[in-house]
Amino acid sequence: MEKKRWDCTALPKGWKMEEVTRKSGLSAGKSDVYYFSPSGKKFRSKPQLARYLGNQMDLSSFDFRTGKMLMSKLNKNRQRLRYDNNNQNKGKPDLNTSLPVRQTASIFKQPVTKVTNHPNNKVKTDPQKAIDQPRQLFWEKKLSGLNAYDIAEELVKTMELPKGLQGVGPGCTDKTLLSAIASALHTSAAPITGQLSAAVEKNPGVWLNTTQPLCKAFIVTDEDIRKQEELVYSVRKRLEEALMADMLAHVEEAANEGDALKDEGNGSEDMDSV
DNA sequence: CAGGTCGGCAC
DNA sequence: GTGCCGACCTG
Repeated sequence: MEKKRWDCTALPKGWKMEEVTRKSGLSAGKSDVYYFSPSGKKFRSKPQLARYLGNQMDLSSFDFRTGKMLMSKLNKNRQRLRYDNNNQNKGKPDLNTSLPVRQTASIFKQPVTKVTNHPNNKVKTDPQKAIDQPRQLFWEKKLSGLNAYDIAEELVKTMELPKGLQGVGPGCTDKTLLSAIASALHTSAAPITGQLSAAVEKNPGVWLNTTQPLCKAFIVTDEDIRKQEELVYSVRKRLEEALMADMLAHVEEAANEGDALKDEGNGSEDMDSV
């Protein structure tokens, strides 16, 4: 019988997978899953796979058996957020939008309020802290491998960036570039110009402007704007339809218990930028 | 000897 | 139960 091998979309292009069912012995009926690298090397376990491409890819949410990235695994591995532990958000999707990077650095001095009986004690604020959040150089690289998934845990197709946008720095892929720009738009009110200094390309470690994403300076053309408007329009249309369908569904089950949030709207807020 | 297959330990 | 890998089997 001919063996079926199919593409594993969760892995880089060219990776294939295969499921073999055991035909005899005590474990007959059990199945083994194998992966094949683009070069044809066979992998028979997740650790083995991780050893091979662990450095270039995060497999913590990768389900070896199905070959897909599983949402349910994401939360288990990542440190649980406080509100999540409190059981207050039970059953609801994780809507936390904070970046998956360290938000504090305890070696830096932080404002402290001393509580005493004296009413004239003031809360000391440190305006410097808000603007000067310490960050690692190239911290955006931590965003690589993060993806959006729809309700069926299928990978949502990533957004396309205009051709004129180019990354800066070691190993900056299109995906990290997208994440970096999206983060920059969310975390700062300042205009995004990209890295204006040409020296950045020669030695990014020295010349990187840390207030800007890992992105070369760019020009936004009328064509870009028009395309983006079209995109926003079509996404809003889809959102409208989804919300309408959702509403109708709710009318039918009106008598039923509380409903989980649908995720249709997620990500759409990024559309009106760039 | 290489690669496919199943047993069985460890978690 | 089941993921993982040793080791057996077969060509």
